[in-house]
Amino acid sequence: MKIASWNVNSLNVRLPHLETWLASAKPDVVALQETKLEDTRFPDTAIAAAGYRSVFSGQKTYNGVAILTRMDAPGGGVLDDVQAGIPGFEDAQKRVLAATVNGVRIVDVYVVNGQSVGSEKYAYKLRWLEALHAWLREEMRRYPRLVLLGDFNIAPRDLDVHDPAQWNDDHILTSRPERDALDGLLAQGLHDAFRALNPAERAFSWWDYRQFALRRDLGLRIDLTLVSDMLRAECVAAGIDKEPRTWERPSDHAPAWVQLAG
DNA sequence: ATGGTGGGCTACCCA
Repeated sequence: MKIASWNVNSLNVRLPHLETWLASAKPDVVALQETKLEDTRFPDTAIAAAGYRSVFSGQKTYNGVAILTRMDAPGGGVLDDVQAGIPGFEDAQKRVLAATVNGVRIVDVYVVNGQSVGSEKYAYKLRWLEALHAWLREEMRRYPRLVLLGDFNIAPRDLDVHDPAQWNDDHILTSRPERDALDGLLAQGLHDAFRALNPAERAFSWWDYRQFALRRDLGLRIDLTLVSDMLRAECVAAGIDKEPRTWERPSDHAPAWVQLAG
């Protein structure tokens, strides 16, 4: 079972890239972020033509998440117990979507960016991460086979940033409170699949559109796939497909994936 | 220290 995550930065613009990538990578499950589409405008017909079912929770202009499953995957890619948002956490921003696929609980998240340390958006990010943490504790009890994946807007360690001096304790995406929140999730029994399988590999999933960041490889690894204890033993490979980031008019993120045995 | 690019859409935006 191959499970992937991709922040597409507008599915309207990136649909051709998504179709091309689905045809070559053939993931069983894909979690999308920043679809930036109201549900009435979601391209489920085009995605079905590509062989994928879809569930989605979106809004105009900002945010938006979706889960796609391959129809000819084991179990037919049927999506059960679909849940949008964090239960009990009032939030107009569409950042969370969960569904069960072939016995695996998939939790797709578009974590708050936070703008800058100390800003109102930063405070919202930390509050949001607390709510996610509390909900995940329940969700993991209900679904021991669980994958939490998406754009975390947090780079876990120095190995995950191009310049640790710049991306330090006081910088957004790497600040101590953000990394503490991520470590709190990991402490519940989740594992960063990419890092577990590639302990020393410096690889990024996001490069800024500005300053020729891709060409200079000035990136961060902020798109993560966290797997529960039970699934950790089934992870056989994990990687980041840099190629779509090199295509014309790309998303600023590349797809990240993990392969589970069986 | 600033501003660079891109998406969405015309904004005191968000990343």
